[in-house]
Amino acid sequence: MKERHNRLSVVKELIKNNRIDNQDMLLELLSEAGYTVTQATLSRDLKMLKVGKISDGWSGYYYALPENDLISESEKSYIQDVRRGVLSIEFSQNFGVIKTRSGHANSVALALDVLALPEILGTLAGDDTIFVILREGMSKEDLLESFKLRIPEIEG
Amino acid sequence: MKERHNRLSVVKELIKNNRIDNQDMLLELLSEAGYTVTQATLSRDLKMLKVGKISDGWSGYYYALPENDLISESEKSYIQDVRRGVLSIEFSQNFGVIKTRSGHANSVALALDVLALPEILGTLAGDDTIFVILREGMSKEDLLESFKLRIPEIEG
DNA sequence: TTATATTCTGTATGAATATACAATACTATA
DNA sequence: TATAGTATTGTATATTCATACAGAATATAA
Repeated sequence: MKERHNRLSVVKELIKNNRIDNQDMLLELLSEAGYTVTQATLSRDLKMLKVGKISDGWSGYYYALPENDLISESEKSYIQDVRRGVLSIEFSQNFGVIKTRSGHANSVALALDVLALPEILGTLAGDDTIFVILREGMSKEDLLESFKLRIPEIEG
Repeated sequence: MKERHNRLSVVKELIKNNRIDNQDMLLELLSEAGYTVTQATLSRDLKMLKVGKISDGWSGYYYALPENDLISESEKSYIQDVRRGVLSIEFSQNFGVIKTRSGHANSVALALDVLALPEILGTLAGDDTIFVILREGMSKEDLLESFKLRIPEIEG
């Protein structure tokens, strides 16, 4: 049953893109999006998504995703750089080699530095190749996992 | 009547220093601190303080102060730079001139850049003077207002 | 001071959100 | 397939939070 999973991402999008004051409002939007559920289910969804309710600094409260899910705009553009540039990632021991489109190595490496992934000790960029040195104790899997989290829609 | 004022700061401290799940819990702590009020009053206090309720990332929710009240440490130090450096601010059309203590122009300008006030298009710093260029559509008043918000205890 | 306005609060209640429970749907395994 | 276990959901209800209203306290103006 993928129903809930799909619904969760729709809820997430709705919260990200709308000012939503309460669950009834969200229920309507969700219904328009083709998911008709009860308030109880929605309440559970929100808890699952760790959605919070915060002040608008003026007179009311609205739902907001947890910080982890709120990627800053500048961060987004770096993520775009990575998305646009990366062709492949391969590993050898605690080294990784990222192949990029020609001329993109620098922007990708800069982006990786800015994103400050905990697995990466440092990067060295040429024209279409980046050397990545993993931190002690970090594995290829750790880094790829981190990638999946921070840079949706990229796979090693 | 200073009662409410005092109570508000106590509430703030309690929220900052404890994990508080609901208003009843907070009522108790507040009572221990010598302020006995009803849930209704507390609810109003919380709204006034713009307190939010956010996920602990695990199984529950707790109260949290708004981000404005939780200025990051690094940001604080930039704010200190501004506080320490600025002597005066004057405007002419969409330009502002900030006079600083000698040698402080650079650190203040850097701080302003980091703080990323939406009214400022760019800055240019000498030794004791900073040119500030306002963004199209932004006024002197907008910037000063923004200052008051982000940098408490500074006036133009 | 007196009159008037404003702020603050509690009571009572309404609105919003969470959950116990039971039913159903799905998954995994033999 | 049959069975057992897990996940998802709605109903009904409990819990939590917000607010209309009225009265008391405080401030403001004359």
